[in-house]
Amino acid sequence: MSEARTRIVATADELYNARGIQAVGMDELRAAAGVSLKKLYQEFPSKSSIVMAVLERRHRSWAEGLEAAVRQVAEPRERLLAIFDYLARWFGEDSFRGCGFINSFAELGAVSPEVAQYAREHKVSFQEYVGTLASRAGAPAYLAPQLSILAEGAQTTAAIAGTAEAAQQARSAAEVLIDAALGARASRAA
Amino acid sequence: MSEARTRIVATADELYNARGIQAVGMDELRAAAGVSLKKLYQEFPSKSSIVMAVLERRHRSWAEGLEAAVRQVAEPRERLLAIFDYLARWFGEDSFRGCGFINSFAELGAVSPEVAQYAREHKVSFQEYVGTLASRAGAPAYLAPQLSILAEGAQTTAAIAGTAEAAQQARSAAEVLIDAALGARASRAA
DNA sequence: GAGAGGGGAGAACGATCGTTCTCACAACGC
DNA sequence: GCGTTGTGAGAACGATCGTTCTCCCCTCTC
Repeated sequence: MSEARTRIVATADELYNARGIQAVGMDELRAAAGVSLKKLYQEFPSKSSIVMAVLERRHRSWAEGLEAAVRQVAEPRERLLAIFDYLARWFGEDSFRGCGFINSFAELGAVSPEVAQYAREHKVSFQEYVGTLASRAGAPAYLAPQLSILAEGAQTTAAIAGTAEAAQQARSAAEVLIDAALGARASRAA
Repeated sequence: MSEARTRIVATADELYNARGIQAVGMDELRAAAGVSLKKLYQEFPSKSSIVMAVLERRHRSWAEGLEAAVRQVAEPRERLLAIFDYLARWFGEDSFRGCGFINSFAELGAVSPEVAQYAREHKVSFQEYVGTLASRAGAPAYLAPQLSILAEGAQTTAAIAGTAEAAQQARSAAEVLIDAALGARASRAA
């Protein structure tokens, strides 16, 4: 990938996140990325292809950051909770304006099947990741969707409220759900 | 409120929900509502005033539907769970495309302070309502934000996944959280 | 019946958007 | 040195949007 290409996608990511996809025109992106309009259309055939590239970048960045945060702790139960510590750090960033996939789905999902599909795939991949962490912790299958829903809710709550406290609230709820699920498994085994 | 005015807002609500606010132009709204463009601008000074009227309508409709669902059961604990039964019915509707406030916030929140503010107020009012239900059930204060986050997460998960199952998953998580919170209160009192 | 007023249909306007085209200039091979 | 190629700057194009204006007809009043 050319250096111009990565700079375009990184700049588009920032601008789209800060102000919304439809609110940022190609000329503004061109100026912010420091590239000519010709170069822009030489790297990408259309705006929607830039949007898809931004979504892929967001997915990679989210997955890498999450997995790095999870790997920092060893205990399977703590690994599930590390998801919410990761959220807390994210919510605290100045640039945080909600989950980029929820936002792009809300903005374009009804009009762009590609965007809707990619948002769906991203969320499925997150749920599957939570599922593997949960099963390694010995939890029953129903725990993963519960924790995923908590994480989703924390993201939208933090975005709209403009505060980061939803991460801690979701984390303490997750503790209760995890211990209940592990306890149910343990008492059933006994 | 004139009959034309209510029809305009109701039509705008449907169209904005189905395809997004920015994707629906004034002329399409005019045609769907069966009014003249002159009438439209005689009832509302601008598109953004229609958007605000739609948000108010959504807020009323949501609050009335939720309170009606809650009143159908008597037990305080069951009333908290009735929130998620209400969500389940909502998610099952063909027209469901996610929470209109989350969507409008994602689409316009960064560019329209009014929309951002109204979305915030709507979510605060929901959390307060959950708070009164929770306190009547004798639950500690931390339960309400936890249940609110679950409800938010169920809405976005159901919207993006396109299925209604998130409501049941959130409901069973809510049961665990409620019983844990009530049990903590009870055991502390004992 | 004549005139006035109001509302409907839709043209028009100015702005903005995504995309393409023009043109001038700089770097390179021969 | 000269033509070729490719790039940057930005004008231009066509579409669409929110909003306003024009024109015409219908309906009242006297």
